[in-house]
Amino acid sequence: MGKQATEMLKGTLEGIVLAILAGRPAYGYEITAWLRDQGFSDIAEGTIYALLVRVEQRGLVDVAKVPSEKGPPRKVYSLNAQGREYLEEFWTTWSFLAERLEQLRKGGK
Amino acid sequence: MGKQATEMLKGTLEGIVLAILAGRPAYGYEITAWLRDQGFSDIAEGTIYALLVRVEQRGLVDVAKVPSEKGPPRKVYSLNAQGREYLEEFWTTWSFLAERLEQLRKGGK
DNA sequence: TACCGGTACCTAGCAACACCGAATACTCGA
DNA sequence: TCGAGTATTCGGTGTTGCTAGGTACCGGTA
Repeated sequence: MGKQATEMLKGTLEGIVLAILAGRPAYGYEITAWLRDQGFSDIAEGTIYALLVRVEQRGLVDVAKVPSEKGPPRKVYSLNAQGREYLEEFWTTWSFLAERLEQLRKGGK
Repeated sequence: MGKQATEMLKGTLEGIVLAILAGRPAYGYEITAWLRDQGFSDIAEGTIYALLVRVEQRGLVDVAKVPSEKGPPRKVYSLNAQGREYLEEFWTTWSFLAERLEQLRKGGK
């Protein structure tokens, strides 16, 4: 991916992570790995951890410390009610944006 | 719109403006008005002007100063070859992102 | 004339976010 | 013992959009 992606991810990455957590609880390392797997090849690890701290401080997720067999304990995040609400808003905003862009794309060709 | 939108616009707004310019040349004030019309209710004027300066400095657009009947002269921007190329990349990046998000949205429900 | 609103552009300072690079710490196999 | 994989944290940087002003030109109105 490129430099465009970096800027485009701003604000979107948060929604992506929350959407993942909406499906199932997960921890940072796992999320990073999954994202890389999905083609987000150069998402920095530090970015995900910082993001998780942020959403935790905003009270969108609950955290549980779970011991790991192969390394330091994991911090498993799960989306709570407030987070679900926030995610709904995210989808609304995203839809709005996606619609305008799709329109522009058609019109511009 | 909300604070989510502000962050989500980062990186995307540039593509939006370039996509507009791909359709027809335009000047800042006009673009701002059009965006407001399209529902981007709280995009600040200064934001657009700053963005236009940036894309000009990167050589993605050409500029022509055109006198106006009702105010200071307009700076009319038009997308050049390099800008068109850049816009193509933007659409590629956007498509990638939009696909992942659409998938997440389905899966998460 | 004086003033206001619409047109049109510009700028300095701020906050948020993703990235980079490095550090810490735990476990296991060579 | 040492490296590799697992797992998290942190300080500093660059880019971006927003805030909140300012400049300037024009027409109409009081």
